[in-house]
Amino acid sequence: MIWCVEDDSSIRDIEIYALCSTGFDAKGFDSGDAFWAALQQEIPSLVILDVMLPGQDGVELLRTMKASEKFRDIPVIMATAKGSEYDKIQSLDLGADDYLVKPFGMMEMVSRVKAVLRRCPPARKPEQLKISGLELNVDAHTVTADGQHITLTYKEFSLLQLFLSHPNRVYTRDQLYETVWGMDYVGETRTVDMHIRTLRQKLGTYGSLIETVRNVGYRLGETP
Amino acid sequence: MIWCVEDDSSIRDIEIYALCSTGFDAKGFDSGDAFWAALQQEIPSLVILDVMLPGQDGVELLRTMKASEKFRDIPVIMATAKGSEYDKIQSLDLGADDYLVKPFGMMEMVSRVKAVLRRCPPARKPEQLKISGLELNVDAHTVTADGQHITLTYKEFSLLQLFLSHPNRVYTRDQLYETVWGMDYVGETRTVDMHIRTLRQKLGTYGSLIETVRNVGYRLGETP
DNA sequence: GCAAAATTTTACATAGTTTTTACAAGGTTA
DNA sequence: TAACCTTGTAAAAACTATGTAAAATTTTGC
Repeated sequence: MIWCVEDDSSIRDIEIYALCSTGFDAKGFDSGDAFWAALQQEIPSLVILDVMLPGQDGVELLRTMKASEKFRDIPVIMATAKGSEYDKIQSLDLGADDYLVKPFGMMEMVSRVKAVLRRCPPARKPEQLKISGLELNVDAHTVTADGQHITLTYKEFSLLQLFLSHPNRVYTRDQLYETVWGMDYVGETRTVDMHIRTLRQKLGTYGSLIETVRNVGYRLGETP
Repeated sequence: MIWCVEDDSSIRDIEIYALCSTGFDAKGFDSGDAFWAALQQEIPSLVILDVMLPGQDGVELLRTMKASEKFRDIPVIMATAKGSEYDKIQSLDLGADDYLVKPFGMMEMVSRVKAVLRRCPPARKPEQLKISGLELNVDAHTVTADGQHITLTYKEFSLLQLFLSHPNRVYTRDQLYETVWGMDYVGETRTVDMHIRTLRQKLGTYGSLIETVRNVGYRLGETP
C-alpha cells in the first residue's frame, strides 16, 4: 500500500492512477493531519510526501516519523516544487529516501518508487509484543520482563501472546480454550485457571497485569 | 569504499573530494574498462556511475552488473547530463538506486549517497557466519569451533547454516525440514531430531547453543 | 558391486508439560 | 450470617514431546 500525501487533488489523482495502473495499491490524503491520523491505524509500505501541505508541513511530518520508533522504517519519497539544493539535502538528511522536484513525470515517479522498494522489502522486523517492561518476541519465542528472560511453556506462551495482542480485552475461558487449545471448551475443568496461575507466577511482578474479571474471564491490563 | 566512474577529471575530483571530506573513502575511475577491471578485485560499497563513458557505456555497465550474481547487490547511482525522463526510467528500472542529472550540487550528491547507503545496510557477506567461537564458512563448506575443524555431513551443515543465518529465531521441524530437505514435512518422523542430535554431538561444547523449544522446534541461542 | 558413510526409521526411556482432582479462600446473594 | 458460587492453590496423575541407541535403508566412493 502506497500513500500519496498531496493537497492538489489533480496531481494526487494522477499519482494514484499511475501507481495503480502499474499494479501498486495506492491511496491519497489531502492534508498532513489526515495522513497522520491514518498512520495510527495502518503502516503503508511507502509514502510520497508533499512538502507544502495544509495542516502539518511535510518536512515536519518527515521529522516526526523518523523520530518515531514505529514509523521510522517506512520509506518516504518527498515531492515538491521547492527544488533548491538546501531543501533536498534537508529532507534527505532527515531520512527521506528520495526527492522529486515538480513537475516530475509519472513514469519517473513510479520507477523511483520501485527503486526505493527494491531496497526495502526485507523491512520485516521481528514481531515484538510489548507492554510496559514485558516483552514477547514471536520469532525467537522468548519473553523478557525488564530484560530478564522468563521461561514459559508452550501453552503459557500462547496465552500470553493472545493477551498481549489485544490488551485490555477480556477473554472468556471458552475463548481462551478455543484459541490456545484449539478445541471446544465443554465446561467443568480448571485447566485454563491453572495455566493462568502458573503464568502469573512466572511473570513475577508483571503477573498482576493479568486481571480476573469475575464471572467473565481474564484480561491483560496495560498498567501494572 | 565509494567509487566514482567519470571521464571528466574535474568533476571526478570534486566528487571524490566531497565524499572524502564527508568521511567516506572514495576512489575514481576514468573509464568503464578501468572500473570493470577493478571490480574483479574488490567490491565497493557504492558506485556513482556516469552514463557517457569512453570504453563501456554506463548503462551497459549497469546492465551487466545487475545481471551478475556477484555484483548485483552493489548500490549504483547514475550521474549524467542526459536528463530525459526516458533515460532516468531506463536506468532506474535496470536496477539503479538513484539518478542524478548534471549539473548537480555536491552536497546533494553526498546526501543521496547517504540515503542509498542507509537502505543498503552493511554489505554483509553471507559466506562467513559466526557465533562466539563457532565459525561456518559457506564457500569452503567448513565449520570450526575455537579454530578446531569439525567435520559435518551435508545435512548437518545445512542445518547449522540455517541456524547461524538467523540466530535466536525458532524454527519448527516443518520449517527445518522444508528448508534443509526441500520437501513437505508430513509429520511423524524423527529425522530432524536425529540430525539435531548428531549436530549437537559434533559441536561439542557449542552443541548446547542449539536449544530445544518444546512443542515448537529448535533455536540457536547467541550465548552459550 | 562392495564397503563405508550417511541418512532414515524404529523402539523405548525420560524429562517435562499438561490435566485432573480436591480443597481452601474469597465474593455474592438472600 | 449462612448457603452458594467462583476463583486460587497445591499436589498427584496422565500424558506427550524429546533424547537416545541401535537397526534398517539409502547413498557415495572406489
